[in-house]
Amino acid sequence: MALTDEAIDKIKGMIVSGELGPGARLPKEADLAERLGLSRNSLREAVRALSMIRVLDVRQGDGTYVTSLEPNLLLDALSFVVDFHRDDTVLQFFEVRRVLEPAAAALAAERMLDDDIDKLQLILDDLGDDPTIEALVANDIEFHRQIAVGTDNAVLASLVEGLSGPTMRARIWRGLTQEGAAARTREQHQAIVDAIASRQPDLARSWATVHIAGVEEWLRRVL
Amino acid sequence: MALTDEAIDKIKGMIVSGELGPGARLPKEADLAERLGLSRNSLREAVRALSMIRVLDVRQGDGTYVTSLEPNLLLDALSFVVDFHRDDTVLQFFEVRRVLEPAAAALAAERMLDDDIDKLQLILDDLGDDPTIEALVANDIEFHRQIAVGTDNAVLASLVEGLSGPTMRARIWRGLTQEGAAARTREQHQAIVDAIASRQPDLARSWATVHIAGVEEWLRRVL
DNA sequence: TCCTCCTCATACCTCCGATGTATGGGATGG
DNA sequence: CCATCCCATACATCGGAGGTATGAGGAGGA
Repeated sequence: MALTDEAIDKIKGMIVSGELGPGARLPKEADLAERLGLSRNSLREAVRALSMIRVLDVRQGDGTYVTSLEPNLLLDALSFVVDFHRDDTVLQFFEVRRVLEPAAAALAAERMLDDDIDKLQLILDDLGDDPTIEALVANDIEFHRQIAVGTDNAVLASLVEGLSGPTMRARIWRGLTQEGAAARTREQHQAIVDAIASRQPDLARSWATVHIAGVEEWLRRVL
Repeated sequence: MALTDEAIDKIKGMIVSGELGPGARLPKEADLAERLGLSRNSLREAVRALSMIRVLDVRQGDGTYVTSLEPNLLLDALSFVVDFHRDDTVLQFFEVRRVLEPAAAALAAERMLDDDIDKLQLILDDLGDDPTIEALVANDIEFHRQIAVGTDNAVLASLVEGLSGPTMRARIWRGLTQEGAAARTREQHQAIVDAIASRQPDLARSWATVHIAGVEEWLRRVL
């Protein structure tokens, strides 16, 4: 195993063992490199890799710190990974969304705070009668994110959010708009909100399933 | 943004745009560094970060290549991330598993090949009457992996596999064994196989739910 | 002719030392 | 007491040097 990989494991070990808790500051590059028995360059590669997945936070002129290690931080590296996938695997991602999003909607119907439900409604209302594609995409992301957050499960929220890259969303909404299906999709969003607001998990789950399956079906036809 | 981060984006762009397809070989360090306008050291940090998440595969003495970019490769970096989490967020991961695993079991009941179902049964049979903790853990991992693979959805399989780190599994089985609950857990495994073998998705889903929820409940009590 | 082994060019691995640059805090002056 | 300036600190980036593993091609033998 390469020296750098060993260094990654050692730093990981220091964190997992509790020696370095969330927010803790690492020794400066030179000291840590000496302690781990390698050069600064090699250490930097290890630190860079860990900062890529949001485990470390390096601040020039200040130091290197362990992040809060909250699930949302660690999992949103996922969206970076998703970007690499092309048409052939997109349907697989969608199949997973069809599992997760209904579950999230159902949980939201049980747990979401009333204030947050109001916010959810406001998100839909914010969209005018003839929004641009960009507005639709941004609104769509915000809508699904708000539901995911409402499940009170950061892991689930991050997965739902990370599993569909912005690029793919843009393509989908463009296609839906061209087909004149955007209005129906927005109606489904409203139905999901209504189900959550009336605290009907089963109904929320079903509407979410219908919603995702509809988009998935369109996507399957297009590809 | 740091130079290295720019380099990461540029390499990512070369891959996403199709300039570098799966299996393609990158120019050698020196050439690529010059082309991207940075030093070899900085480029190496970028390459290291991308190889961490299995996008690039560096082979000393040979060269650096783009991986197959298959979902399982890219997502099994997930288990690395999961390892960082401690007790307080483990339950969140489990809640997601309770969503994904039943769905996987149901899909497996529909799609899994007969031969693979036989293999699944063999996995359970391989375990003797008084297995060690290590054997139980290895068997457990293999069992759930086999089901996930049977869904014919690599993304789902990777998520299911990555979402529960080996460390956590070991703790769980140790605890279950101490409570004498290991036998019941193994019976649940058998029930899931039976449901899949008899092609009953609903039954498979229910047994999987019962299985995960049972472990989750035990975990909730312990923590 | 075919196979095996050896040699070598190649490409990544690791390190060093130096300079550039952003940050945070303490000293300074109002 | 506060705003500003200065500087020690720590990361960012660079270029070069020597080390090591790999793969391919040539030499030699069966």
